[in-house]
Amino acid sequence: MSEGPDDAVLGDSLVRRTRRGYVRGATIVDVAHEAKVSIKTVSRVLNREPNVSAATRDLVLATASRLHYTPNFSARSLAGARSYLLALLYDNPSAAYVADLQAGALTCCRTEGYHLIVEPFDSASPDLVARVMEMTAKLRTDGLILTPPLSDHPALREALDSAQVRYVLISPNLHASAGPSVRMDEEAAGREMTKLLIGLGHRKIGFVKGHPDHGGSHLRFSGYCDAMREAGLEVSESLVVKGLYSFLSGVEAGIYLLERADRPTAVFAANDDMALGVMSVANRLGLALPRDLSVVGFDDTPTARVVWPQLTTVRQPVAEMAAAAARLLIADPSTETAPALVLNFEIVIRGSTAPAPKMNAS
Amino acid sequence: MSEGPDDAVLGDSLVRRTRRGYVRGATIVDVAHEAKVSIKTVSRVLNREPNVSAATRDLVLATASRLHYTPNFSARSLAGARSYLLALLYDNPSAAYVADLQAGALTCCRTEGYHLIVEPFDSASPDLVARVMEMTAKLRTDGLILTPPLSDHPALREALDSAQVRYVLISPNLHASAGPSVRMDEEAAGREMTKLLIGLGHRKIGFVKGHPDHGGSHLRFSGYCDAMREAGLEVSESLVVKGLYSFLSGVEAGIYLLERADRPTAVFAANDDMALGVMSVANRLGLALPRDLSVVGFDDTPTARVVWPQLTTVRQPVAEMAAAAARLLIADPSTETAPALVLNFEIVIRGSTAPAPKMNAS
DNA sequence: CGAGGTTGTGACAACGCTGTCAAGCATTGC
DNA sequence: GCAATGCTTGACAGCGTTGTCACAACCTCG
Repeated sequence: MSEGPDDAVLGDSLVRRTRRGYVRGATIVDVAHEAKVSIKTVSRVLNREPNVSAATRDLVLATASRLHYTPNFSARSLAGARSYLLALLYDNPSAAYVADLQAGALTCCRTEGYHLIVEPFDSASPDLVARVMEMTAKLRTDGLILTPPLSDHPALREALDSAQVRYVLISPNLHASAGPSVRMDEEAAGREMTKLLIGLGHRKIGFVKGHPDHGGSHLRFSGYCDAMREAGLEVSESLVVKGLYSFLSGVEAGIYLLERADRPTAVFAANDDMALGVMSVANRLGLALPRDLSVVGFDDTPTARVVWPQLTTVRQPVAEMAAAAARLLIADPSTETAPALVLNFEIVIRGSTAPAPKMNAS
Repeated sequence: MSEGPDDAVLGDSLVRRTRRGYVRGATIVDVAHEAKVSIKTVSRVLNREPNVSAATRDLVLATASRLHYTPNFSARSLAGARSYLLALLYDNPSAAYVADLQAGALTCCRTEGYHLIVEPFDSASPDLVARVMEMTAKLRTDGLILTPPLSDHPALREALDSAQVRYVLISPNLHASAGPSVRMDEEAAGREMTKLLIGLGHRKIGFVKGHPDHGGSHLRFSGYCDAMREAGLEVSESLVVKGLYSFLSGVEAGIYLLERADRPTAVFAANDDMALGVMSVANRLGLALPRDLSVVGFDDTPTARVVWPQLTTVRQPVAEMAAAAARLLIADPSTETAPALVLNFEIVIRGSTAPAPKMNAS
């Protein structure tokens, strides 16, 4: 009845008999057979290779869509050079940050027919490099997206380079190191935010530093220092306090900065979580925000919109950064350039900032 | 010099010549050759198949680890029945929720040698089913983890069933529908939380309902009603207000509930975001929390710890649920049972709850 | 009008692994 | 002692695709 010994069309969909039982879904062989061309020609059409006549292409395309053909991913990556797989490596500094990166990378993967594997790694683990290399050997991913703090791991980069594994670094700290990366100008953002506060009349502006090992910490602080100096304001010891990017460290910083008479009229925290810590201390001390104290953060985490008053902060184009990284990895590797993209930040002004209170000379 | 025509050992690592140039990494052929056994035996050892002598197993294992052999993922899934790939499908109701699920699924994948693909889908899209089916055909995943609201999509489940694609539902709404699922007893949680408030002396307890289409909404409310009824308290119209699980809808609900003289002394919001909305209204109205008003939420989002006072809420074992789902998918499919697991919730008492204020009879 | 491209197409051999089947060998039962 | 059984192993044929190469048909140009 049917042509091949093992083929039969049931209703709308092709069902083939294999040694492992019935399997739904057409293969490239079915399409080639139906369209009366070779498998290779079907492959050419699907991969947009040149040198296929328009008529053949249309025929193949029509046949493929009629059979609901979907190329098998494993076969493709086994036979070919590409795996259509990108991996996002992270070490969970912040779930929201990773989620944003992931979403951004996915938008790009979607349009390009790629898929995204997510892989958490412990950046402190001694066998980090071995584990990552094992993963790439196993999965043959077309590229890795390294997020902070993984983007600042020299040994890892070295291993990747020597194994010729493609990767893009998100917001690496080390300027000197070349290599493909996507970042934001954190220093400029720190400067602009500080200028905003100065513009509101603030003179005593506290700063809560971020985790010394994490991305952007130094740059954000350095931007703050620049702006202060430029405005002729002193960056005194009593205004700058260390933090660890955590809410709790923000609370401690807040206590240090605010529990005294000559407290600053504004506090710039190097991330939102710490800014919220400062705000909670202010609340406890009975300070009215933003009248008695302005607080600003950095990152625009979801939480920034969910407190009262809502937090003025810097929005990093996180998703865009990941999308750009994915695009770089998917793009033709023949372009030998290893670009270092710099995307624009955005200052989001909300309710936590107000003009400085009038000199209540203490 | 070397044995095979195309093999050579360079330093510590095997380098093979293929038609596409030099490729790092040993294959199963190399291991078999080195150990002087057949490929199939190596395969057997690596897949823990029975009927391999201890001596042979040890030899193969030693050889494999000496050569740093890592089985190729694509070849495995192409040749065999398993793909070592799980997919997490979501429609982003909340980034933190998805991140938790992802982390939980990953802990399980790690130990089992599986990898996780993340795939966002628009649950409202008319071709959702087609897209998901295409994805499974392409990737041949060993199983899907469906998260709300995707876990309540009858057409999708039907298509998956008929294509014999394995899946586990996370927190499905519909009780009636059988099928493998992992959930939490949301009704009991709603009841317990309400009882907690009643135990603190509250009598007028407001409730902010969740999005009518999303998971748990009805169950949480129903638990609240149960507890109220049980305590002989009336669930009056003026105490219950609709919400959409968003911060903004919480603000609106807060305005409705609190801007009047006979306001409740406690508010139970069906999720944390709305609880925070209510809190922000309370702040604006000059109510002191928790003295004048107790507020409780549901979900224990990161934000719950980051506001002042910190929010009393219900912790869902989100990560554990995803880990359990992954375990079900990875487990031997021969077990025909389609279990519906129910995990325990936890009530997290923080600063936003206090005994009811003394009758300020208005 | 013939040499030398260019374009369109197909045959065939990988890719690295697992499933099937059969064979070799040791062990057991009668 | 010999068939029946179980354990261990290997040969071989795929899995569904892409890369290489070959070849025919069609141009282009002197």
